[in-house]
Amino acid sequence: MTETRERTSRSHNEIMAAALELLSERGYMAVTIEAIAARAGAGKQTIYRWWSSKAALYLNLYEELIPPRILDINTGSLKGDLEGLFLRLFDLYRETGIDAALCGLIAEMGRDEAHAKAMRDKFVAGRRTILTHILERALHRGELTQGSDPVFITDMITGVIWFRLLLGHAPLDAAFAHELTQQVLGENK
Amino acid sequence: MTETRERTSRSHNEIMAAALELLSERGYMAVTIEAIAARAGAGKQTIYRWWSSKAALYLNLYEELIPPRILDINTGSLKGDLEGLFLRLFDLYRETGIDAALCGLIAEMGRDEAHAKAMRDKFVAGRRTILTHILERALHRGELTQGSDPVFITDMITGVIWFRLLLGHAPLDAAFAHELTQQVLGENK
Amino acid sequence: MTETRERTSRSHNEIMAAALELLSERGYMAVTIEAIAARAGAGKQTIYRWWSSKAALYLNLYEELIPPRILDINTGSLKGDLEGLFLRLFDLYRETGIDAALCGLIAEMGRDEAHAKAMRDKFVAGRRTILTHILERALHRGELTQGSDPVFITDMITGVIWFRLLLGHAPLDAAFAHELTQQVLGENK
Amino acid sequence: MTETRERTSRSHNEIMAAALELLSERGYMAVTIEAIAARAGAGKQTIYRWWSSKAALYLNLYEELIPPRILDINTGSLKGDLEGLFLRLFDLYRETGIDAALCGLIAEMGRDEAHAKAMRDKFVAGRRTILTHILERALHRGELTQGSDPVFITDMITGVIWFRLLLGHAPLDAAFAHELTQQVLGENK
DNA sequence: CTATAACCGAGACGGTACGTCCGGTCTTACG
DNA sequence: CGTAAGACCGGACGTACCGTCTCGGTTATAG
Repeated sequence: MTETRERTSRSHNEIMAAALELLSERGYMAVTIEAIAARAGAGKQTIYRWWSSKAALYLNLYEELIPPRILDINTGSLKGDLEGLFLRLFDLYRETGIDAALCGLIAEMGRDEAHAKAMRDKFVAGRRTILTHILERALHRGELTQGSDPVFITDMITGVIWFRLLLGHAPLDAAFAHELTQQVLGENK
Repeated sequence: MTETRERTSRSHNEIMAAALELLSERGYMAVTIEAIAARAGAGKQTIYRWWSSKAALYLNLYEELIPPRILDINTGSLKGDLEGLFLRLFDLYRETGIDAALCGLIAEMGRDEAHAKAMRDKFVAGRRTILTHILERALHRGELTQGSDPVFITDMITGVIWFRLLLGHAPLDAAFAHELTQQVLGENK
Repeated sequence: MTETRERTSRSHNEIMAAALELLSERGYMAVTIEAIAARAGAGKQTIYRWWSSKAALYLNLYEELIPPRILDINTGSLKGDLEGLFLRLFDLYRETGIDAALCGLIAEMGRDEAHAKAMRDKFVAGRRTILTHILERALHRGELTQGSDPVFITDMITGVIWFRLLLGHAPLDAAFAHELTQQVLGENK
Repeated sequence: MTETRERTSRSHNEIMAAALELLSERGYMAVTIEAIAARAGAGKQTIYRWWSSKAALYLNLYEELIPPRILDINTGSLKGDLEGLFLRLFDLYRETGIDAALCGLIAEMGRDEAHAKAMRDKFVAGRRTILTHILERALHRGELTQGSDPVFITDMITGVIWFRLLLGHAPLDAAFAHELTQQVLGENK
């Protein structure tokens, strides 16, 4: 639904900016389409014209702020790839504050099947993930023991990152990036 | 706030039953306090009297349906403990349908700090988790390599389970219970 | 419904006192049974035991504060009777503040037929009114022209007094008592 | 607050119609904003947007149904003016049923000072009343004795009409219109 | 001098309505 | 002609009271 619009239009940018501001001020659940429109100086209709729901808007915002490309990494070693990826990812979350949207986007999955599909496509679709790529490369290089399942390991890594992201009981910092990397490597030592 | 009420009261039970029914019918986000009250034949005030929010109600429901005790397990081996725990847990989710509430409860954390604290207490509080217990016992028995961090492994296991629960891209079944157990054991083979 | 209760009971008095206080603080419409009970330190049930509604309670309060007897007057002349009655009545309204209840009691008539009947009995029942009595005595003495209708005149007098009471656009004072008396006398000069 | 709305809007008319219907069905006190909205097929907000309260809505309805102009009368004689005015007024009350709102509007005065002012403006404002006009014309023509106070007589006439309207103990009919006219004339015979 | 009832305060309960907020749609007027 | 502004219907919010209904805890006789 976003293909034909002018990505560079003034109102589009202001809506996205307002959405991001309000996200950090109030949290996903408390953000309102009306509030975004008011903050952006836009009509509600303009928002509904481009996004079917708050969920769609924030998923779009996520894609703009953290596009897959931005996380491409290839240092030549599994350790370097993983630790580099984690650090870059944690930095992006911290810088953009978009992580606050994630739990909301997840919660919406139970309400809106189209959104659920979009989320699954975004976060797990097949083995196209950056992370799975890294692990497959490592498998080919022999850095992972034969028989390791890159998809399963991807799930575990993403799972534990989300777990901290969602519960917020421990920080996503360099120490964690290191510990997590060691854990993955340790399995195949 | 619930200490003085009669837990055995008719309305309490009917409210919980209605909440569970509506959860499976509509999903957390679409459930309404008003609908719970109507279904339970209760006044809204009666709900607000005992629970401060929909989130509090469903966290309470979670505790009633899946109390920590129900998951106590001690088979003598790490493999037996883990696989048994996973199977029991997945069964409980399937039987009760309470898993549908989880993503909603997580989403609410961004809106309500008191709720966020309750969630953290419930799901990560220190090392008192059943899972951490199991891993610590295994560590003492020498089933885990010295230096393993039971808390970190607990996070990883819980993370990947939640990841599947929330995204719903793969089932929580016996095969997964087995694969997950193997992964934990494999690290320390 | 009040026949068997102890009129002198502590709670009865405190309820009446609370009702009167709240009347002057908030006005009839804004007074609630709950507030009266709370102010009186009484249970709601105790109020409902004795009075069927807020309207019944305040009509009862009116009767206690302004019983017909208190207005008995007989000076021997129409002018004396009327002016004396008006002054006494206006004083009672001012002292007790019960006039604030009157418009509410009237408004309730449209909702509750039993109350409407009670009000009609109280304020117009036949020709038993003090005012009608005074006028009939004057008629017998020849102070009113033959053919005057004491009941009609009673309606007019009561009407204009209520009109000021309800609209509050002009005071119920000695000047008005005098002017009103003159008007009645003037008709029959 | 109503200056800028489109008076001709569909919802405005349907709200007024619903309010009038419900008034005659239930009486002022028992009418609910919610019921008006439902009956009119309008959102509650639409009602609150244009009227600050039930009282404001019904006062507005009163003005629409019984605008001062509709009662303009000038027959050349006091007797003709008064009797004509009374008959026309009583007919309007009967036809529209708006009289049922009056006691409610009065009761609300004790709760809402802004409404009280609006009521006073509407019903007593100075000497601009139709009735006062009629009486002043009669005074100029010499149909009322010099020294009569048109404002005071206006109060008395309005008072006795309201008294019957509110208490409902006697009808507002042609006989009453005649009797009342005679009473006013009789004073100055 | 108990015991046994009437009465009371307190307040939970099923409800109805409040006045507000927001969702998503539709209309108007400006630039 | 697209857009901001915002009215509109509808549904849920969380609150206030309604009138009914248990609860214990006094009194206040009656046995």
